[in-house]
Amino acid sequence: MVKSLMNEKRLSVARGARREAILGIAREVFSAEGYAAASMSHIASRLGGSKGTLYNYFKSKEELFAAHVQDQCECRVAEAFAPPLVGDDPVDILAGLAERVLTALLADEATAFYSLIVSEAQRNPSVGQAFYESGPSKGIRRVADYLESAQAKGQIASDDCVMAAEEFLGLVQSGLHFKRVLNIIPQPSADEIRAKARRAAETFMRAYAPRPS
Amino acid sequence: MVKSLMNEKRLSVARGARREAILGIAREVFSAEGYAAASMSHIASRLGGSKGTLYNYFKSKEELFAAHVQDQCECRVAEAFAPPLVGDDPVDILAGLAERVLTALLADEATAFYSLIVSEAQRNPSVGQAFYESGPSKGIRRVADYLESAQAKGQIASDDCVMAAEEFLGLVQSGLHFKRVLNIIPQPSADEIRAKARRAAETFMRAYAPRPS
Amino acid sequence: MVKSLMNEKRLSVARGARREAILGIAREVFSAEGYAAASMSHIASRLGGSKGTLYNYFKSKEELFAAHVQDQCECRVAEAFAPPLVGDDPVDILAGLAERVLTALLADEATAFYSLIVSEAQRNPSVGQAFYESGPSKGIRRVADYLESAQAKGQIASDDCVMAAEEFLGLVQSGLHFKRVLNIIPQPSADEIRAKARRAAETFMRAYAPRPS
Amino acid sequence: MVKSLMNEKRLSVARGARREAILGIAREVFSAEGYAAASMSHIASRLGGSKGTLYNYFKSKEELFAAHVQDQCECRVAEAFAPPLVGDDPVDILAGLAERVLTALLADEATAFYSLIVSEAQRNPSVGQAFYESGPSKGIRRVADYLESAQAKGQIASDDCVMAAEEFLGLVQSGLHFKRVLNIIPQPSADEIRAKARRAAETFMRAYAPRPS
DNA sequence: AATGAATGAGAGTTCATTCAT
DNA sequence: GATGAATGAACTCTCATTCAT
Repeated sequence: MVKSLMNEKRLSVARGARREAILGIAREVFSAEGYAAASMSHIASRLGGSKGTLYNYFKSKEELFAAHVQDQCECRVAEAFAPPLVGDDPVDILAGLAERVLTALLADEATAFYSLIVSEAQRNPSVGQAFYESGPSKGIRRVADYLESAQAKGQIASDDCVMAAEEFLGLVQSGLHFKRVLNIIPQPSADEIRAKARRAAETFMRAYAPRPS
Repeated sequence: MVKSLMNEKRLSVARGARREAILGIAREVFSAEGYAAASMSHIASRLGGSKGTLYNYFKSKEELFAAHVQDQCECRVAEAFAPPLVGDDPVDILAGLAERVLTALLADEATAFYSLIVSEAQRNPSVGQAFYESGPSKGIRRVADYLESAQAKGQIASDDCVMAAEEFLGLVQSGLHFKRVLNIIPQPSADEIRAKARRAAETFMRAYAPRPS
Repeated sequence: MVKSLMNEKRLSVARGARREAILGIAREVFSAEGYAAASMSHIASRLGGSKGTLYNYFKSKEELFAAHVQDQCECRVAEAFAPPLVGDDPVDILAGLAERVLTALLADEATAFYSLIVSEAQRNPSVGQAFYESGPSKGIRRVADYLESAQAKGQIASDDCVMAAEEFLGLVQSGLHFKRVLNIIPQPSADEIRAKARRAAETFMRAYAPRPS
Repeated sequence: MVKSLMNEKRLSVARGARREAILGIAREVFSAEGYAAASMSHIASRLGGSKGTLYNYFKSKEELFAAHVQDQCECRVAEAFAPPLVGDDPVDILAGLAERVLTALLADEATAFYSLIVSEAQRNPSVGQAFYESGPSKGIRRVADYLESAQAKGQIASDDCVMAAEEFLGLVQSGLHFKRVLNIIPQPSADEIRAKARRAAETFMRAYAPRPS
């Protein structure tokens, strides 16, 4: 009895590890080649296993892709908005946040993943939905929450903090995300990102600082 | 001689028309299914012709796709930024421009086309380049030109009009383009677009209006 | 009446010239690519005309090929054995003949044509037959005739002059034709050919010179 | 471990057998139709399998053809020259060898294979090279070796044994190989072959027997 | 659970041939 | 007679998926 339990556990652990390995390969392959051009054979051979094994873990290419999307949403997207917003000057706080967002958003893997999502979202809206909710949506909420607290402190003046948050993020990525995703510019350096982040924060605060009456 | 010229012309006209027809089908099919999933057989049958005929006009799928991209870039993207910027109040002018940009940007066909471009740009940077230069790049230039003229009139204050133009467009599409492309929201109504455009123009002008010293 | 006849004649002449032109292109294309790989489109475009025109002259690819084979048999193969056999010493005469045979046999166009024939003869024996009778068969007959005359003069001793002629030609091409046709050696120089021809004649005469009893 | 080894072995045996089967079909189809006209679909259907299976064993038509050529070179061509040369009278020895060469050379499968090689060698010299070295080249070497040993025994007189060997083989096939390959004559009977072989040996020895000085 | 051979539908592409102009 | 657009069958090759071992 005990032994069988341990066996199960061991197997299950091994199974989990194998699954992770497959998802790791899937990430590389889907990112590099896109959904349609990626082949199960290719993934299997990169895995060092057989196609049969692959199909033991994911019963179709579609399912593997879905698992990949979920996996990436969970482990990658969320982190951009995680760090605490500390400090007092709204410009500093927003600039810091913008920097983290840009760093995550403009990384090679992020652009590749984003392209994948955009492409598949046309045929399957739930893909876009899942992605949006796993990260961007939370990010906007978080910025909006901060703006509300800043408004409470009289540091900003905004009628609609959610829209203001979206505007802020629009400023932050302006001119960069677009060009990255079209493969026109390479991943920017940390300095470039920092400069852009600060500029966006300053522009935003000029627009949203309370006016002297 | 005359007859042969007329023949040539007639044939050439017919050929041109057929070519247009093919590009029309190609637009639908590529938009609906993406590059990889679209099949030449499918396009040919929708055309009501044979695959051989298709290949008489475009010698490969790749070439058909390239022609489609160029066609769309020429006839669709450019128009968004074409209309003249008339009026005196910068907010009005910018809001009018934003409205046209958003209308063009958020249309169903535009989103589908954009997704296609983004997806293919990962494997073939020239696709993204061609798209960028056919429209967005000109649009940014146009906004920047206007901002410079406004600055000359003392209506705005900006150190770098190109960056300001990018920020403006970032504000304009903030929260909308992203969600459209992820297939989360439907095409917005004209009223929603107008409201968003005005808000972006106002926010921008709050940030860039000259400060009383 | 007269005019119509002249028209006919003129047309017919023009038609003949066009036909020759087509056969000229066909020769190049079939030689370079083989029957199956040669395409009617390719021939038509090299001709500077349309496929429709091509089909006005030859009603199928097969027929064009047949015409090409016949054309080549008539104009190329026969000449090798044409020149008169003059002189007195059989070695000189045979060496001279061997030289002409080898020159014709080992030329680039001859090897290409031979390969074509061999390949098609498997599916269509009449091709091989036509080729054989247009040239090689006459060549053997001619050598045999000479050998008979030489025998009458007591210069050689042979029970069967046709077989002896075949043996002679076997000696002549030994080691060369085979390697040429397998694309192992390039077209030999005139000197190499002359040496080989003489050696074959000498070997042959050592075998067939009348024995002193 | 043992089981897995056995499995591997079994699978590998089955795989090897299937491969042989495919090569068997390939031989028939390529021989009957030539390289270009043979279709993978046809081969697959004759095999009783699917095209996919075929492509699991040979990753392209070209590769299947190359394997076929190598296979035939190994199993067919080499044997003609293998048997030992025993006896004392050079005429007997050479006649015996000639008989075996002719038997191998004039068989139906050999002619078909030779035509295939000749045809493909025009576009791909390595095909001709591989064929030549797998058989004919060794055959010439073998005859030359014998001639050298005979010369050492004073049985023949030749300045250049390799050329003499080529001449011998030229005599042997004279009039036969050519006509066979052009599909003019059927496979000769064993008696015809024996007679031809003896005649060639006799002619050769008349030319190369040492002369009484 | 793992394997990898087998499958068959379907992809892109080519080509000999036809026919209206 | 010349043209070249149209055709559709056939080609090579790929791939997601299944299944016996």
